[in-house]
Amino acid sequence: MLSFTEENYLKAIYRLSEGGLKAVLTNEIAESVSTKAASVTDMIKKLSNKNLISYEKYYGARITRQGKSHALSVIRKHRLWETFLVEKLKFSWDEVHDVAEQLEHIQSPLLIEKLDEFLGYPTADPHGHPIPDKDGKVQSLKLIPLSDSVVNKKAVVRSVKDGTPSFLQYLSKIGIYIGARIAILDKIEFDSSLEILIDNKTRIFISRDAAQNLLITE
Amino acid sequence: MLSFTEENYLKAIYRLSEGGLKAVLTNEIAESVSTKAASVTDMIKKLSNKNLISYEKYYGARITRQGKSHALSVIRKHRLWETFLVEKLKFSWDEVHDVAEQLEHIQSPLLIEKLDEFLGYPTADPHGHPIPDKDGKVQSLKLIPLSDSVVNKKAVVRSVKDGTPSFLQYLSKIGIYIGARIAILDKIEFDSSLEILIDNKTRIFISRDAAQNLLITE
DNA sequence: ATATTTTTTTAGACCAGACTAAACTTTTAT
DNA sequence: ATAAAAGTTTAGTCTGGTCTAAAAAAATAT
Repeated sequence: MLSFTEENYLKAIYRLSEGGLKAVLTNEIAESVSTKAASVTDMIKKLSNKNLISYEKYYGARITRQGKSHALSVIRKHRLWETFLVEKLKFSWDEVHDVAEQLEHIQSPLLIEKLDEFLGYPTADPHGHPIPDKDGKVQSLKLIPLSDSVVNKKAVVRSVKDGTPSFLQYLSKIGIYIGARIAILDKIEFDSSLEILIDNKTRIFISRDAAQNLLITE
Repeated sequence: MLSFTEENYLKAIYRLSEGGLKAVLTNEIAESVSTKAASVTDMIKKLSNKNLISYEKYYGARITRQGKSHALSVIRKHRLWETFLVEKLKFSWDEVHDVAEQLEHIQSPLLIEKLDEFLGYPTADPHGHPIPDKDGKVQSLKLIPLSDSVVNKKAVVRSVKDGTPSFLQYLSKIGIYIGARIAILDKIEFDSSLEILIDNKTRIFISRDAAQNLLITE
C-alpha cells in the first residue's frame, strides 16, 4: 500500500521517463511534483527500497516492472474518474484534472471495477488519452500531431498532447473535440498555420502551436 | 481547509455529542477514532485553536457552530457518496462504508454540487440516514425503534440505528430494506421478539435486538 | 588541465500526527 | 476522609514528508 505522496512521485517518474524508457533526473522530478531536489533524493531512496524504481547516484531513476504496474493503475484510476466527471457529472474537460488528481488515490479495487463497468469500459478519457485496462495494457493508435499531416488529408482528433485548461477552452470554443473530423484545406507557408474544416461545417485557421498540440489519426 | 485527520476527529466528536448537545470525553473520542487518549488531547488543542470545538481540561469537548457546520458538510459528502455507490454503481449497502469514508474527504464544492444533482437531490442515504443540504439543514422525521411500536401497527422502515455489515446482510437476507412496509403481528412476551409481516408477503420473527436497531415511522 | 558552474546529495531541522511512560486530576470505594 | 482506580494531560520520542545550507560530484568553459 503506497501513500498518496509515493503514488504521486511514481506517476511523475513514469510520465517523465516516457513509460519507463529513459532514466529521469532528480531535478526533473522536483520540478514535476513541485518540491525541492533534496526531498526528491529522500523519496527516491524510499521508492527504491520498495523496488518500485532502481536508482543510481548522480545518474537518475528508472522505473521497475512493479513500479510501472503501480503507476499504470494510478493512471487508470485518474482517467476513469475524468471520464466519469465529464460523461456523467457534466464537468467540462478543462475542469476535471484537479478533482481526478484527488480521486485517483482512493483505495478500492471493487470501486474501480464497478466504475469501469458503469462507464461501459471506455478505452480513452475525455482528452483522448488511453485508459490502461485492469492488467495495465494500453491500447495505442499511431497518433501524429496535426501539424505533421498534409493538405487534403482527412483526420480524426484523438488526443491532445498538452491538456492545459486554456488550450482546452480554446478547443471547445472553436468546436474541436475528441472524435471531431478534420480536413486540412491549406497550409500557410508564412507562419505554418493551417486552414482546416471541422466536421464538414466550420472553416477556420489554427496556429502552428495549436496544430502541434493536437494528435490525430489519418 | 482541514486535513483528512482533523475532519475525522471532528466528525467523531459531532456524532458522539449527538449533534452538538453534550460534551464528549477524551477516551470516547480515542475509542471512536481508534487511537490513544494522548493523541486525542493533542488534536483537541488543534481543533480548539481553530475554533471548531471548545475545550475544558478534564471535562471534555463541545463542538462550536463552525465545527458543526464543517462536520455536517463531511457527513453530507459521506452520505451522497454512499447513495452514489449503491444507486449507480450497484454496491450492496453493507459494502459502501469504507469507500465512502475515503471519498468524503475529497475537496471540491463543485463536485459535490454536481453529484447531488446527478443523484436527483436525495434526502436520505441507502441506510435511511438524512443527507444534510448545502446549508447543513437536515430534514428529520420522528423515528422510533420498531421495538417501541405495538401490535397491529403499520410501519415503514426508515433507517437503521447501527449499520454494521452483519446486520445489514441479515436485513437483506430476510428482505427488509429502507422503505419496506411492516405490520406487527405479535409481540412474544418471553423474549420480546416480534412476529412481523414484511410488504404484506413475508411473515417472520425478529429478535428484540434487531427490532431495537430498526428505525421506523408509523 | 584547471576553474567555474550546475546538479545532486548529505546533514540537520521542522511540522503533523502518532505513541509510551509518567504525572496529575477526578471519581469511586471503603 | 482517605485510598485506590479510572481518566486525562504532559513530556519526550518516532515516522513521513518537507525544507535550507553546505558539501560533493559531474558537466562545461576557458
